[in-house]
Amino acid sequence: MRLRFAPSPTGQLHVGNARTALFNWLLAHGKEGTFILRIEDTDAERSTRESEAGILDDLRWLGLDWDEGPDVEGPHGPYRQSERLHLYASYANELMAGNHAYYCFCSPQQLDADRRARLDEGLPPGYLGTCRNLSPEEVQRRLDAGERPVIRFRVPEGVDVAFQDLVRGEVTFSSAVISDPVIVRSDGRPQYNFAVVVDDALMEITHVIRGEDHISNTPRQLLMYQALGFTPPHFAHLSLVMGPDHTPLSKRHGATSVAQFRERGYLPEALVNYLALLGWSPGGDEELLPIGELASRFEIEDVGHSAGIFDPEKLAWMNRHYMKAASPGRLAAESARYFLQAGYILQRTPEAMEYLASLLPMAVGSVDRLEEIPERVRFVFAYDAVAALARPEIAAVLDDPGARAVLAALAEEITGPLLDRESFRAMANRIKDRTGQKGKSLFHPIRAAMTGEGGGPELDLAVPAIDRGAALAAGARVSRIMSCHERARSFARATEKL
RNA sequence: GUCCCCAUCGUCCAGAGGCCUAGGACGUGGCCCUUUCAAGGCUAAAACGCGGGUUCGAAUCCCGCUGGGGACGCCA
Repeated sequence: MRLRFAPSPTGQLHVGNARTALFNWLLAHGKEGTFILRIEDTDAERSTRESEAGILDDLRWLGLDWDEGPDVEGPHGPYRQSERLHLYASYANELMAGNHAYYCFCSPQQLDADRRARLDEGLPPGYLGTCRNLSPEEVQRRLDAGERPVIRFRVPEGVDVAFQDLVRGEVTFSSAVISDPVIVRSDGRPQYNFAVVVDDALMEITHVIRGEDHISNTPRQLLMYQALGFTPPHFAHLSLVMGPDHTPLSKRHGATSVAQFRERGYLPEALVNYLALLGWSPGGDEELLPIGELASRFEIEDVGHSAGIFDPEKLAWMNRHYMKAASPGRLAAESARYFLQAGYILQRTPEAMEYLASLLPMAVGSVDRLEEIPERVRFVFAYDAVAALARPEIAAVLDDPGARAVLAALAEEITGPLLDRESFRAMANRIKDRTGQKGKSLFHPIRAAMTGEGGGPELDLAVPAIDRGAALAAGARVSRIMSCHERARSFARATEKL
């Protein structure tokens, strides 16, 4: 079994395409097949090496590695269409020689006018067949006159083209509705429908899994397989990924490219797991499965027929799950960039990374994305008693009759660093005994003084984290962290001024 | 307009003629836990688009309608 993913490098990898790549990968890996990456860069105007590099990078990040492709090569290379031009030329000649193709001299303007006219008449806007039966003499004359024709494939008349789609069953088209496609452009570059056929045949692809938008290309490709004497592969057409308004997922729905999800702090296994479940079910009740498990359960025939709506909420849920499952060290490495951006750490020193790793477990259960982690532990790095008290919800803490007593006791009780939860709890208990405050009345003022916020992670985790940070030496390259001792005094002072 | 594809809770799936009083997950509501916000646990509401057949029996098969999507490029 040989499968391929064939993106055109004209932009970032879209999640819909990533899903197509994933389904190909899952089938290849579940069946001990070969997964091939081919770059479809015949559109010279829009294709760039930057996009290609980006797409390869995104696929690797997702964990969708390939056995043959432009960077690894293999027995059926090259794997970039722009490097296979001689092959297309040779097969185009073969088609011309067999009268399966012909020169078409119609100008783009003419074609466009024809199309409009047909549409206005309520007719299908396909190619009219103007140049289908030009005499050899006229062809030669126009060639000699310097005209640059395209080559069109001659679609046989009056036949039905049918194929067994692996996900949809039998699909039939009448050749009457298929107009002669361009296979070679006037500048000699091959056109998509032709290049895929040549490549899939030469690369011995056995299963073509692609988007539903290609379903109507399939009959003309099948006809070309026939004319070229190739055995066609099996086809499977995946329904498209839509936005909440049932239109194809696009920028106005928010993030759509793998790079953007990566940027925003989604973990690759979350995106992979989510995408796999969009249009397919591994069976049973579990949905959170590693990619290898997804592969071993994957059957292309089980893929759903209808379009799926991309649900960011469910993705977020999966991402939370995988963030909680990730090791603190990995989390620190993955989210360091956001801490750098926020200015909370100045450099990725081993001490800074270790400190981040110690900080993350308390934050990770309550955010959707890595990007949101710094905000969740902001209180550690950016503490300002005066600014905090300027906020109504913090000032309101003082309304509680016992609050000032708690704050006074707090300032006296913190005499040194509180480096573990036991010392914090012991201190909280001493304040409780001294002031008679408990529960909310006890902890709210403490939280306000220690973090400057009205909510956040549990205090017996947060407080030691603050003092561990405050103890970090300057060489650790973490922005200066005010200790709990300093905070208590600073907050008490700011309170007196109110 | 023509051709093709599709149709189960708001969303993603399960369901391959009786196991369906239609199951799970996300989301939503409620309750519990709790020093807060989350998280977590429990729980509730929530769907077979419509109309005809076939059959003893249809979410499941057939036809039509409606609705949605795709294609109709010297883009891929």
